[in-house]
Amino acid sequence: MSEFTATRRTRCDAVANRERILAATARLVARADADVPLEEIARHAGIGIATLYRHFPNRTGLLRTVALDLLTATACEAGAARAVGPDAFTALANYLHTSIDRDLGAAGPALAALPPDQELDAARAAAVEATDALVAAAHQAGSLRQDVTATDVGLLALRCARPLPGEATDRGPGHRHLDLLLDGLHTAVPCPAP
Amino acid sequence: MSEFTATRRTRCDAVANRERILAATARLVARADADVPLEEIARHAGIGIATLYRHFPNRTGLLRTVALDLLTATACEAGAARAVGPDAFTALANYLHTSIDRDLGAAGPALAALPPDQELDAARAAAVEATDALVAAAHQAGSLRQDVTATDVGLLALRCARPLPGEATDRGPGHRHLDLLLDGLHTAVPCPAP
Amino acid sequence: MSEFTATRRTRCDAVANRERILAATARLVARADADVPLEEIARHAGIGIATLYRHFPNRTGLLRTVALDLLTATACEAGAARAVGPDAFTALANYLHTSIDRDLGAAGPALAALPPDQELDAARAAAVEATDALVAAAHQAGSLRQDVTATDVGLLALRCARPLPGEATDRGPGHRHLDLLLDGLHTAVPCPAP
Amino acid sequence: MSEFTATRRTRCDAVANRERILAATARLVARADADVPLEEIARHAGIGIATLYRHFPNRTGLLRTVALDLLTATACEAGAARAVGPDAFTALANYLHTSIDRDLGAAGPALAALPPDQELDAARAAAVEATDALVAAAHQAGSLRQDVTATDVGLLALRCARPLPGEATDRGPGHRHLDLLLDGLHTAVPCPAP
DNA sequence: TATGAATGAGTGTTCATTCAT
DNA sequence: CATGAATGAACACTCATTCAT
Repeated sequence: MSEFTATRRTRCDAVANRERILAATARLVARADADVPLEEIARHAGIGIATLYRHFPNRTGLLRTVALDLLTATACEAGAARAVGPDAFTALANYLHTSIDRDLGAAGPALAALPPDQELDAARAAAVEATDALVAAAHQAGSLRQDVTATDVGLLALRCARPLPGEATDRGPGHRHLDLLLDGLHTAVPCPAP
Repeated sequence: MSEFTATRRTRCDAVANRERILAATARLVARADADVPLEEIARHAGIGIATLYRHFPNRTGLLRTVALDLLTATACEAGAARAVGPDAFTALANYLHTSIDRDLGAAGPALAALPPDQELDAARAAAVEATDALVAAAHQAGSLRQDVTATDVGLLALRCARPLPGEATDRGPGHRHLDLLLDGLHTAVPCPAP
Repeated sequence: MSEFTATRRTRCDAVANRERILAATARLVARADADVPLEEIARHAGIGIATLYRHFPNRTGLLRTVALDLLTATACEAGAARAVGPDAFTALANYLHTSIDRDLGAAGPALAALPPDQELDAARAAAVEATDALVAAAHQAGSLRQDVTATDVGLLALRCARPLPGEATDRGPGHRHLDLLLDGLHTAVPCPAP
Repeated sequence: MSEFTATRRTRCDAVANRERILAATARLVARADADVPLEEIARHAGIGIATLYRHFPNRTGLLRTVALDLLTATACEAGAARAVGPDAFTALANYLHTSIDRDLGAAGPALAALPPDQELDAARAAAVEATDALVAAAHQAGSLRQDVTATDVGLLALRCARPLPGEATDRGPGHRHLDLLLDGLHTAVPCPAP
């Protein structure tokens, strides 16, 4: 059995380390410490600083990968929400709540400064497109205020997702705030014309 | 007498310098560059770094003063809004829009890390209290959803006030987002019967 | 007297420090340690590393200044040699010996990697031009082999100026080697045609 | 028997790897990049870094071996030149030109820092001795200036062999400079009487 | 009092070297 | 025997803070 462990060791550990680095980065960067020292990330991942550098060329490269992962996951979840949700508005709401749990919004400040990049732009576009589709569906169903654009929705959700200053706990009132917001954006049963 | 003049002159300059430092700090910190070098602040204020240190003991002390000023101004404006606004909800709305224009929200990330402090807490409490009063009035007037607390309102406004990541322009869609939000929080005028 | 010293202190020290940094850099870089740590330069100059950075923006900036100083001094000395030397060949020889004492050649390897730059190019051109003039004069006087170009002379002198590997002492056999070389380049009293 | 074959096979590969490492090192170090990363050397040799370390204990050990090889080859060539050359001076000249083509000189800066060592000293001595013999022969033949020592000759040749700063091309004016130099050291044929 | 200069501690990044497969 | 991964120590550069004028 020790052989098994041993055999898998290095190669597997490398992959595991990569994941640990990405997870630690997402976690720390989401704490709004946009400028976490890389050594702290390494420490949280339980590895040495040079190991971090073996996996990622530099700070930008690391953050870029985190951003790509988050964006991809987000786009994916948007599609899933659309497929599941009983109705268009619920699907949109569920997706937005999910995206709060992803720390994409939280990491935003740190990731927004990344130098533009074709792959990154594509991922961003895909995420935006997925959101757009959800919003469009809700618009068509008449359950979302017509004067609210997909951009508004995205940014408002982002505002809810970002941790408030001083908010150390992982789960703040973001979900509640998003609910309050969605209540306002939801079209009440339309007033019958007089 | 020339001594007097000189002395006063100096005093005046010192006060002016202090104001210039505070203004420069608020301006630069609000650019979401939470970590502006103090030397850059001094340069923007048109003074030397040592002069800055003559006025403020260290970076924290400077930021603390900025925070105090902003909080005080905010509380003040809350009172003014209450006195002016035609009705409770409008007063609340006006005040929140004003607080977006103050850069308190923008500066939040930089100021949130300040170590807690009696005076600072008091100022925060005063600002909160002023907001509470506005919210309570709106609640009493029945024009604000009853399930929304003053804390919710404050935080939601803060979310709208914070500059979005990558938002270089000083005035983003914050006001629009606040309006959307307030629309939702406003108690709907009941549907007139057909 | 202490007042005198005190009064001059800071400002003067800054200038003195700058000179000390340049001197230390020239000295260390000439030891063929093209990649001396800046901290070692600072230590040799008797200052802290940050002080070095106050005077020069980065390693390149520092080396560039050293290069400019050396090139300028060199060009200057070429002119002086021309004015003094009893005859053209002696002037050339004297100048080349002087340029060995300047550590320009020694520092060459470190300075050659500097990114091109108008001012630097100009200084280089001036130094080259001064050498060219000395060579041309020697050619005209018929005391320098006609098939030897100014470029040859410059590079040969450079070869003599560079410290030999392992040569720790400041004064190696450079001057002797230059003499041997010049002996060969010197036109003997022309053989009368048979 | 298959075992035998395998063993030999492996041995052969190991030897080949060793040669490849040495060749890559000589090549890269001669580019005057005295501080090539060992991983780059390994990459150029087409092997992993750990394999390099299996063959050589550390950077110094590797460079030392390269130096030994070069010195040995040099000594060897000196002997050959002596046997071939039509006359003593020509033999010396040919040998020196050959030694420029060896990259010993080029690699000099990197190899000079090697800690002294009995074997290395011996190799150096052997190379020097071979040169001495050539010089002595030329002296005896009266074709080399008597006041020029073997040491002078060796160092002068070294100066010609070293790549000039900024000289990217492999073959600079080294040979030409050596020729100019030798011209000067060659005992002039006495002027025929008119 | 206002200033520029000096400083040390901290961060991003690289590289020689060792370990486990 | 060969490999990729891990590591710590080094270096370039920045910044908050103090000193001396």
